[in-house]
Amino acid sequence: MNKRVTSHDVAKLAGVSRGVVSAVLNGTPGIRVSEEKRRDVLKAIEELNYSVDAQARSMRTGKSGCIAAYGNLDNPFFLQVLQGAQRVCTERGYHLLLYGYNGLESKQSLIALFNQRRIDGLLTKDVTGYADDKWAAMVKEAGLPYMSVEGYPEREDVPSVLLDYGASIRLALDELYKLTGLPPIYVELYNGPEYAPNWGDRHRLAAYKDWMREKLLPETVWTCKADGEDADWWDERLRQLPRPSALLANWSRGGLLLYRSAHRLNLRIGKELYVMAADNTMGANAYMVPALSSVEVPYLAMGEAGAGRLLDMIEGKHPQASPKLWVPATLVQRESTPGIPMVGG
Amino acid sequence: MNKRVTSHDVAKLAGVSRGVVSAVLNGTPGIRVSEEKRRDVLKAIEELNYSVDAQARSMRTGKSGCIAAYGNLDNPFFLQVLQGAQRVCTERGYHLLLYGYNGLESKQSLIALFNQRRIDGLLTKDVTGYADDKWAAMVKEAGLPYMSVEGYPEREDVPSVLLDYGASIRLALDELYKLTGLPPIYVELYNGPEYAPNWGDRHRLAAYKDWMREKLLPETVWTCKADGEDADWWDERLRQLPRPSALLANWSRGGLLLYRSAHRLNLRIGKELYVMAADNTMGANAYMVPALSSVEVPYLAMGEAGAGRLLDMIEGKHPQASPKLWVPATLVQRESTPGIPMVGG
DNA sequence: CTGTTAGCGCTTTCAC
DNA sequence: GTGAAAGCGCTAACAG
Repeated sequence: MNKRVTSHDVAKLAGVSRGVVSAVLNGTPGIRVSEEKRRDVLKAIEELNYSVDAQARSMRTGKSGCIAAYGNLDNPFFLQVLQGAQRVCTERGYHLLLYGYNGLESKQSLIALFNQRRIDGLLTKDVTGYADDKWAAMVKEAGLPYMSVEGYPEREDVPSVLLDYGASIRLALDELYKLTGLPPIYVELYNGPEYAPNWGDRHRLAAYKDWMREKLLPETVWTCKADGEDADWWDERLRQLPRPSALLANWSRGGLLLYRSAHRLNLRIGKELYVMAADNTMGANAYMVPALSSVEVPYLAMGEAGAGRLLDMIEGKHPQASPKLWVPATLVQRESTPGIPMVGG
Repeated sequence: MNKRVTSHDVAKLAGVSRGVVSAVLNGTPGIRVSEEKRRDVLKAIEELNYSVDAQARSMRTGKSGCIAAYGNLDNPFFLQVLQGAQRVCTERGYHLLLYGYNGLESKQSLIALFNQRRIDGLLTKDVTGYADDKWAAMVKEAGLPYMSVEGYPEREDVPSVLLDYGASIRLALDELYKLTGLPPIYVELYNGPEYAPNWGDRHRLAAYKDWMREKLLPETVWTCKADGEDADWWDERLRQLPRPSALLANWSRGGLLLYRSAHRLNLRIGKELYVMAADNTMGANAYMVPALSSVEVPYLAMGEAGAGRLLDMIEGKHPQASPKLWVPATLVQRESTPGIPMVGG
């Protein structure tokens, strides 16, 4: 049985007391240790191949050095949020615990994690516009440092990082109009049996209407269920469209349905029909033929920003003026809209 | 300042000693506690809203209750592995720490994590056929329980869960041939400037050749660089093809290049050209128009299996006969191959 | 400025 | 069967 190497062993070998070892390791402020001893300590650590016991340290300090990320593991974009969060954690010496929808009351158990001192804070990736007042209250009561990505747009007291949907639609329309000179048709998909747009989609639609009014262009909105493709409905609409026409879909899935209809009608996207999507939820825009232009949510940046702010909260750093952080979408021009030759790659 | 509720407080309130509290919480074997006291303890825990301190427990037991998952956070399929691993961890009371390629020697630091007692084991998602003897040696020396997903196919001493590539190709060919009656052409993409197929692709190609020989069909293999699309090359080949023809691409990207060429030539996939892919690396097969049939790697199942085995190792459970676990691919029939009406959804 | 020491909260062994 | 007590390895407060 090999006993673990402890700071005690290091101290003995280096001929100092354990406090000094700790001080060297943590750079404890307000405790000076001579250059010579510091070297001795470092040498002893090297020699014994010593590692601090993270559990023991955490127990002593009451900080786990971990945050939890929670989100829908079926959603590929969650991975980008994770990537951003992970990067920030590594930079700042934290560790990222991963949790996902697993059934039941798993969100509850995240608060338990905090009570168990397993995490110092929590980052959740929520669906756009998500808000759960009961949950927010529980978090607050537990005193759990918390940050949401894409949730709680309307609760000024809950910290979150959000996409500016209005701005993203304006960005898309500006570009589409500049490229085609055509009045864009807005294709609005929705989930579920009833038309019940979420927060993001309400803002998108409003932005479309405002923009069109501003430009004195005629609004055209097609509203359609996302699931259960009604091929005839789409084909009929596309058939009646002047050629060329420009369309902006609130979701990339709308782009897909347009592609399918165009495929049936033998209409050529990017030539007779210009299409742009206001998101890239499927993650497939680049792989569609022709590739689908879109404004995309910068999930990675949101993950970074979210984790960064969360760690600031945990460390009690300079509290932000507002707990809300708004980030802009990114326009990605592909083949489904008339191309302007790129300059310089 | 609110002091933390400890097992001491619980013991006091329940009128028992701390050992009993611990025994109730952990169901310690070989320590019986009367039903009455057990209830008292549970009541006290409830009343005081007590949670065990995970750090303190870990420190005492020397087990962190965490495993680390490491992989390429740019790869959407890693998320499926994570999902599988996460599910198993939750089931078995473990926690999953996430790490990713972050630059530098980050893999080294995973071993440090173990030395710091932050993790009890490690699961890595490697690229197909990956093997790094130096790393394997370091892991072994550290005594770190380790499991790779898709790595070390040829090292019998390194535990990993692997896809049977040969079987996946045979599955695809069987289906394609059954549907079309045509001798499938094999389209083999490769990365990098030189043709240097990896372990998986060598097995795939060999399986194709064997299968064709077995069926006494003429082999046709198109070999092509994955990056830098040579449109003329593709168009020329497709032009000369009899209609209809059947093609199997080793990567879904090959499917994409076929689609693009077909698009240029106005050839209809699923009618004049039947295409199947032997993977779904881009994650876009279902979104292509028409949707691309493929055999897919069951990453979620691999994550589950990998994590499960890893936890078994950690807990010293029934050591497996072989550290290798082979899983079969899944055939997903879509529109790019002639459809057989599905029965019962 | 350096070294000693008292716990952090838990589990488990050991007497009773 | 129950209760006391000995640490796990670390850090921070406090003497020297």
